[in-house]
Amino acid sequence: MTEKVRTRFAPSPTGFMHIGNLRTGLYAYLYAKKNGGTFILRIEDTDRERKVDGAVEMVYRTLSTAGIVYDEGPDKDGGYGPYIQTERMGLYKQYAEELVRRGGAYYCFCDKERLESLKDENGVHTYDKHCRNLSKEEVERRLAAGEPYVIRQKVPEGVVSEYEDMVFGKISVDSADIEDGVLLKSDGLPTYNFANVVDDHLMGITHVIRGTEYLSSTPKYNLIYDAFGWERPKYMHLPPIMKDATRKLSKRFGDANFEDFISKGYLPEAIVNYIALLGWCPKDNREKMTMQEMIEAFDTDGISKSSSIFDEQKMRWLNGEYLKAMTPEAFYKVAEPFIDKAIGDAPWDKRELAALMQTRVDVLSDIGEKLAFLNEFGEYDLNMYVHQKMKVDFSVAKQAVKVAIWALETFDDWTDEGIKECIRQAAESAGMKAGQVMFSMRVALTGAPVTPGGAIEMAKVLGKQESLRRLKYSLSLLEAAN
RNA sequence: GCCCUCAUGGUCAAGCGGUUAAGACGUCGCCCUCUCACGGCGGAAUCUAGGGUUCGAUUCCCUAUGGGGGUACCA
Repeated sequence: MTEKVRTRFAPSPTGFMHIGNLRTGLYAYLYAKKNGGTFILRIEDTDRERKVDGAVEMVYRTLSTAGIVYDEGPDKDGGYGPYIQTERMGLYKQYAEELVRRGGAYYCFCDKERLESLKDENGVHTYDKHCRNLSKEEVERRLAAGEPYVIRQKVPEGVVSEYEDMVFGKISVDSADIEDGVLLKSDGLPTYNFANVVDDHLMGITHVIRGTEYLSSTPKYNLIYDAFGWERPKYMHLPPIMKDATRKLSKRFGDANFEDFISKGYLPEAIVNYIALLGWCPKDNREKMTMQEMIEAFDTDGISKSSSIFDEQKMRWLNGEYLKAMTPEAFYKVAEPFIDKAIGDAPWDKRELAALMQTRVDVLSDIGEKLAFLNEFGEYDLNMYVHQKMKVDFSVAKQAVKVAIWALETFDDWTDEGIKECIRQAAESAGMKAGQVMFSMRVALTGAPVTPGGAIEMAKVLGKQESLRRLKYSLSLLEAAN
């Protein structure tokens, strides 16, 4: 009965896509899918000044790795194309002219200077409707004379334009507060205000989902739909994502862009999951959700009206949850490039390292520093051997390292259990606590106060030979200290 | 200036006239423990202000304050 939902995402290809833009696309996608509708990608590339090479490809890549798949777009014709705005340039003029005929717009011949003179003391200028009531004859005469012109919206007077926003509720604006804005520029091209309305109508968009920057200009757009006799779409405006309390995420500052997070080692699913939660809360308050689960749970009710601040810390946490939930094989696969980067050509067992890393990193790029002990072993501060609770001091440490060396040289079961057992036995026969030996051994093996694992695990990754080498070196340091 | 809009802990947020005001991140403490991490347990921390309406306001209305957006031949 109800018409099929069609939503669109209309990014302008001006560089990387930041989290805020992506979230708008995500919501449009979720809403369409939730309602069994169609999600459309339209590229709004009319701003030649800001256009960036390769940015269109970036949009494709971002959406694809984010798992947001469009049903119609530049490379997926659904019969409503073209889907790239610059390719639609020819069709706006006729619509503008039709609007003039329908009484919803008019020709304006005012030049820049005149417009400039209309500015008030705040530098804000409102058009004085100078050409609004030009006679038909005069318009035709000046058109025929080739005078430059624009086509302006003829905003009805004395009306209140209102609509029901899906998240903000009733929005109403007095027509006195709406300017007779330019629809078609003197170069014959449309302004965004006009192109957007024509495109959405021609593409059969039923639900316009976009940022709040359009919340208060939507009544103006609705007046255009009305003048054409077109059906108005439903609107869902989304509050912005902020960098802090007063600043929006900004593209030029390189804030929070998707691509960066991916290369830092965030999982696309985690990023998407996190941003879905920025401004939306499912009924059951779940946090970790797959795309499918989000589609099912998505509802307009849960969308918040206030802006939210992007919190990378929480995204890190969520990413960590995803990482921990992976199978060891899956984790190894995503971690491998980062491990490679950390260890270079060194012969360490990457699977063992991955196993150590899985519960210890929230973001893959943390792997580098966690693995630093492998390549950076040299002189270190001996004070790290002193441990109150373990009752370890220099002499105990020295003794412990000797025991460890003896144990590793004597026993030969090179498995976690085997190493542990031999240390335990060696400690016992030396009259020491196993913990004291292991603590000291761990330090002696790594020269680091904090390591991604205990003595056993460290010995295991380093291998018997390297372990002994390091233990002996550490012993020499300890002996030299006294 | 004018117009639209928002306001719960540090952050994300639940709440939709009566609640000890959920939960999560972060933070702090404890437990586990050879450091770290994981895991477990616990703590601290929030309704912007002032007026109404009401028996009763975080919740409804108004105003103020603060934030965001718009006010372009940008999008």
